[in-house]
Amino acid sequence: MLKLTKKTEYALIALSHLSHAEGNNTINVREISDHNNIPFPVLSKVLQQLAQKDFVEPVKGARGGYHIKGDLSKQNLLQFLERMEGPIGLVDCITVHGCTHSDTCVIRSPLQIINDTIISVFNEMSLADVIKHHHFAPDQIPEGISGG
Amino acid sequence: MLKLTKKTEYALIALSHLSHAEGNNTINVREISDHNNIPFPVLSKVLQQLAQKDFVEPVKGARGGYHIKGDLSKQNLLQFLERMEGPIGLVDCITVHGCTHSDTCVIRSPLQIINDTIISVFNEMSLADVIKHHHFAPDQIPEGISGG
DNA sequence: TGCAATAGGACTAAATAGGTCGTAATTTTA
DNA sequence: TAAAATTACGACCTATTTAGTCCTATTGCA
Repeated sequence: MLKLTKKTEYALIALSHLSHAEGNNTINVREISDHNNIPFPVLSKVLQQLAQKDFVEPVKGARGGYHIKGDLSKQNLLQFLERMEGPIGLVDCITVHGCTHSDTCVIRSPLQIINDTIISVFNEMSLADVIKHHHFAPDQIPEGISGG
Repeated sequence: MLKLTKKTEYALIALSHLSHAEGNNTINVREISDHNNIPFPVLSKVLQQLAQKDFVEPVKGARGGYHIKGDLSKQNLLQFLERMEGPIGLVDCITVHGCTHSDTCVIRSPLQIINDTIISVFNEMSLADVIKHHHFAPDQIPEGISGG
């Protein structure tokens, strides 16, 4: 249904929150969950996953928490989405291969093109672009944006 | 999770099948479901919905079925998807309005831009482009396609 | 030792997607 | 007119995914 999962949404919010910490200070899950109205245990798992995938670094024990790992402007949105949600495919046959409908399935090739286009959109955007509340200047707006 | 529903997939396959009928002849659901290995009752409902939304015209009774209504090259994919699946929004706050997280939610604006870009991709493609098994010539391939 | 924090498994609940069944209505054909 | 073929449509069931809860380690600081 062309929607990100809450997990991914929470992950972006958390990364954003962490990226605004003074000098990349450690911030704990409770603060992020309180500030953004996200259930603590859920956000907790999301951050564990972000840590497993090397987007953030955990600091255990009292006064622990998380901070951003690496340079978000060098990580692209596509890799992030694929690591959080798995491969992106509008229909199964794009990611799974093998059409269950017919040998001469007519929709696959065009959907593949649409899918590739979407992927390229994600590929051209860094994580930093997404989480840093970036406002595009008029001449920076990517082409073809309708505004709706 | 950035995937079309089966319903939409079936709808595209059905439109494709119908569009290949000689002289826009009527084709019944059974033929389409047999030919594409789609459960008959499911496809049946999909076509009823396509008829309600004016993409196809039903012909009742024996020897009845459906045929394409109007010119698919004049209908765009965006309208089709929105009519089949509802408004397209990567996260709820794009379609619903009103962020439940915080007043200063930092991810909405960039996600809005990504969303608009995706929408423009769908907007620039006609239904005919999708269902007619179109192969892009090398110089027609939309920019930025990675091929994965 | 006690508290504050992450780590992570097991479980439940809710939403969505996908599919089945039964029956009515309509139209052609014999 | 009866039978067969077909769409129309609602009620229901099931599987999967998504979202969230709970409990119990484990780690490290004070």
